[in-house]
Amino acid sequence: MCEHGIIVYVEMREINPKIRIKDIAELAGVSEGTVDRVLHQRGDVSEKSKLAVTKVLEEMNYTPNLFARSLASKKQYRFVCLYPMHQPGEYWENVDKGFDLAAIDFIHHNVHVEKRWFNQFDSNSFIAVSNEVLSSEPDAVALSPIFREETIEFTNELTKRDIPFSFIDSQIDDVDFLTYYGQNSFKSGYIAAKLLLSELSEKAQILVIRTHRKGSASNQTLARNKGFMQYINEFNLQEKFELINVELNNDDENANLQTLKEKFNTYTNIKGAITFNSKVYRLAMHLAALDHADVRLIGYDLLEKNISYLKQDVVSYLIAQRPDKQAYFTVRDMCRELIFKQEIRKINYVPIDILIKENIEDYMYFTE
Amino acid sequence: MCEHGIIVYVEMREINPKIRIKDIAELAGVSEGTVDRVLHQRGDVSEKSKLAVTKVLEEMNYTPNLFARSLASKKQYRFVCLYPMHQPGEYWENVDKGFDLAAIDFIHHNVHVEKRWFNQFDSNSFIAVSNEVLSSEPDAVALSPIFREETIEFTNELTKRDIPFSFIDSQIDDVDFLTYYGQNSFKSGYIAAKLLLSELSEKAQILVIRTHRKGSASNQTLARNKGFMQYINEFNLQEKFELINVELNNDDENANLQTLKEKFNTYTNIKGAITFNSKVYRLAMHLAALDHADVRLIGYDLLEKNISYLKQDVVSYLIAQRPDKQAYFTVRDMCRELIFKQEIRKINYVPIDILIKENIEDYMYFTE
DNA sequence: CGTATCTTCGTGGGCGAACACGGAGGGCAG
DNA sequence: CTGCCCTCCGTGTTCGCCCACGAAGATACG
Repeated sequence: MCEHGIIVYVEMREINPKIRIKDIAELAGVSEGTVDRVLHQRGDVSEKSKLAVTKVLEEMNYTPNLFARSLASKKQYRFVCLYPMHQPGEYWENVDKGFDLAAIDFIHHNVHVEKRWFNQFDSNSFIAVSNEVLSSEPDAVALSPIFREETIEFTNELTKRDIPFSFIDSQIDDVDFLTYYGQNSFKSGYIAAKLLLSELSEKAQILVIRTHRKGSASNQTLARNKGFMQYINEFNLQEKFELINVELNNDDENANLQTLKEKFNTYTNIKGAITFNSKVYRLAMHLAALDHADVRLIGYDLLEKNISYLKQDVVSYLIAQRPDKQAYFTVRDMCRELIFKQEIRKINYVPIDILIKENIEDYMYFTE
Repeated sequence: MCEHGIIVYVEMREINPKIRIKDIAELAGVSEGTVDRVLHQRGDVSEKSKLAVTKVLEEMNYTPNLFARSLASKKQYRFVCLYPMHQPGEYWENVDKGFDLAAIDFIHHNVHVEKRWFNQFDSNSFIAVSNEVLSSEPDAVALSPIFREETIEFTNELTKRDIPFSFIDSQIDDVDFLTYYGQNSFKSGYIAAKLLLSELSEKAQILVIRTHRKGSASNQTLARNKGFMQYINEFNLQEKFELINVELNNDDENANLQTLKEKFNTYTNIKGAITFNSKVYRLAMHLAALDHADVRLIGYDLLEKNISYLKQDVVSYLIAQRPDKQAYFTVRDMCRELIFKQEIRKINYVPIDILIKENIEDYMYFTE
């Protein structure tokens, strides 16, 4: 009977990894409880039993049934997600969606995803919310490090309390985070330059839009800018393309329109324009109003308005970075680390997706 | 006690959808068994009870714990996947990976994924394998319809036996399939034309490579070709670009090299080249050998060799279609349909991904 | 040699759902 | 009134795993 059991399981090994704790116990000549103690390193096991179990575990290539595990376990997990509050249609809304989806997907593993927002233009708001998060004692934290110093202070506190945390969208190198999901901004700036400039065969002027965040400019846009410049330097295009810096602001669109109008009066050979933040739609809007739709436009992120201008051929390229996946995978990896005890990768650069009028539709469709 | 229960669950509704059958039963004033009968439409329930249960189900927004369900269910599922046998490094290897991953992910839902291969150059091989599949009585079949007529015969037989089937990679419209995952080939041909031609500012000759499959040319490549031509016609580029058709074959690389050499002797202004199948590496190889690396090259699919030439800047663009996801999602949707009883979408066009030297790395990295 | 203490380990109940089994109650014929 | 069938529905077992409880064996000490 016992021999028969062994034969069956050895046969099944390649085909079917459905080995149960019960089987392991039987093969090792111990009880299920002992196997469980070994599996969870809960002690109270003799060296001899432990060895026997470990050996069989190895041989049988045991993988636990994670569903049964979560079903039986009464441990609850709270993952807090900390990122900027936002309006509908903004970049962070896609992050929202990713967290929401993860919340549904992992709820039966006893995971509760809690979203917390702060004002990205006010570091005090971040400090306040992060303190609340701290005192609520979460099991893990996902956050977007908008404010460098304040984030470091927060994550140091988390480290002190043994609460793992993950970065999303951009990272801070000096602290010990669990995962990072985000785009390689430098590269994406380089690619933007390539896409925008390689099709301009003659000398031209290029508008480079900058928007000031109150306080500091974001890491993201700075790095993109650097990547952009790298391309120009690498191919010695300083002569061919004259870069015109334009400062826009977040509130006053009339002023922005005026600013752009002046630029077009001053410079008469403007053939391209780029924004390094997600608001290329604003530029598109003004250029359409000023009757300069022939200017090649490139920008970032799949906001609804951006997509609309892409479809209308006002924007030539959008560079996307799957923010929903970033959020989703961040939560998934927390599960893998804390619940499933699986290997995870620390640094995760998401693809730099190149979207044009012709492929945007299937792209959006596929990701629902 | 009962009231207390109600209050708790109503409170939890927004936050926590962890409503159990037991709760539903209690609220509806019936037993768990009755709820179960209603849920599975297994009959033997009075109109009154059924109504009560349905009402509570609705109100509580009940979603079953799919893990607990699979754990308890002893029903086993066999999904057979039918597609071309292949060498390492070929397109179909990525499909393999997707099926393998799905096999692991869904094994604890009692799903067994079985891969079957046929010779894509021999329709008899397909007929033989498909007959074997039929007699093995699978619960669902995923297949790539390489041979149109033979596939229709097969799927008709499947329909007769109430076995659902899904298409992958390309589809056949006239039969009633469960899902289709694949690229919109016409569009991807159109995009290829745009990418290849829009950067060529002067008159040029373009090599259009064709490879004959024994028997018929594939749907895929034909549609891509059509899309390509559509772009040229739409922008009246017939004058600007002279298309040179080149016929290559699958076996004799020396002959192919010779053929290309002759073309370059005959035509002296060749500036671009495209293949509509996945073997652009072959073209890249020959062009490198003939010292024509300046020719802009575009091709399809992320074979290792293709990627290598992309990284070396011999190939300018690769257009990709996530074959692994196609396979994975096909199996996932079978689970959703047959096991989870969830809504699925029939036609699923996968994104037309545009890869260049600069974004290929993060793309590959992200999908492991 | 009996008893107390510690280490090691087996057993049983429960997680949420599926499903088989059989019991309760009503209707109807004998 | 008894016996039988039919409709409706509650109960109990099972899936693989977790974990609390407490039993058995080993060791120490009076």
